[in-house]
Amino acid sequence: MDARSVFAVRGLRCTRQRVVLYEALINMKTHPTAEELYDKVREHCPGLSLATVYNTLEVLCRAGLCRRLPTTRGSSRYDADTHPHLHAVNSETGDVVDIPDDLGQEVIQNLPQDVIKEIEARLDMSVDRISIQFIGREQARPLEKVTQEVSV
Amino acid sequence: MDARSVFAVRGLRCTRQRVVLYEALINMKTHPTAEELYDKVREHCPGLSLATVYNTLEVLCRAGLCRRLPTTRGSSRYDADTHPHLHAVNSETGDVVDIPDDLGQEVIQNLPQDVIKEIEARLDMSVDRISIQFIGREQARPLEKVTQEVSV
DNA sequence: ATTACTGCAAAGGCTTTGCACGGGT
DNA sequence: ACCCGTGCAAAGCCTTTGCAGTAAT
Repeated sequence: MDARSVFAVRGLRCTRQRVVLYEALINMKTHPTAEELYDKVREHCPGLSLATVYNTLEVLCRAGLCRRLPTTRGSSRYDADTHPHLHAVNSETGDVVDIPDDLGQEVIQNLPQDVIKEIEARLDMSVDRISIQFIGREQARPLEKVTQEVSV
Repeated sequence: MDARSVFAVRGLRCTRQRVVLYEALINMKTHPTAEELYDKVREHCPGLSLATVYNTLEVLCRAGLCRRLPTTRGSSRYDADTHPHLHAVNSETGDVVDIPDDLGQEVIQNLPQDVIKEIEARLDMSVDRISIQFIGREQARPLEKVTQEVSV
């Protein structure tokens, strides 16, 4: 399904800028900031404005075609892959990449559904989404020595 | 252990502002933004500056006494509870509260360690921390109808 | 006495907005 | 032809920083 059709389904106008931005975002393995995406796309779309990048990302998010990722500092990052998957965050650089899907699914399937229901009941909330990030650094330490802390 | 001792252990100077801010942060069940904390504490500490709130939060984070929570928009939020626990995020308001500890521990203990090791191996990273948020809204829908999506 | 912290105000990132023009339907 | 999207520049949040005075060790 090409960008034009995707936009049509959501009732979005199909402009050159939107197509280029959306396709670039889908094809990037990292989840770029608005500025990184801007730099990536500039060559294919001279005259493009950073404001348009922000506006477009906002439109895509509201249409459900992309997601703004939570970060602790600096610019927001964006991900046009809306299927359930997990992220690895490099705590030194802030870079975000996907967890390979087979592994991510295993983690997801091990979540205890009964506990989640109990969380909904006790907090009187409905859980729409569970967000999971693996936070760490490049270069593995010897695996035996890894101590993990689960939090936030 | 009082704030003075906690600071002493980390080699932090014990100032009136730091004590008041740290104690207020520990005692808040929500995880406030710098400005929310500022408002909360102003009465107990007239003349306090918002810049000091930011500076203090930064110092506490670097000393491992508090954590800046990732948000998708607006101000950062801070949590002085550093023991491993999970958060519920209200997607409408941005408010963040803790998941009851017994439930959080169950979720944490169900994480498949072998899969995590495999993630480290394949991404050539060391996982320091796994961050999990339950994202949803107030007011439970009937539990039978809940469909969940795991992601980000 | 020394050094670090605070408050203020100004500067700095990141993002949004107002408006006139041009492109999409 | 109509209306929305774009580009530009300005404004706006949120956060950090420079500096002079003050407090903590």
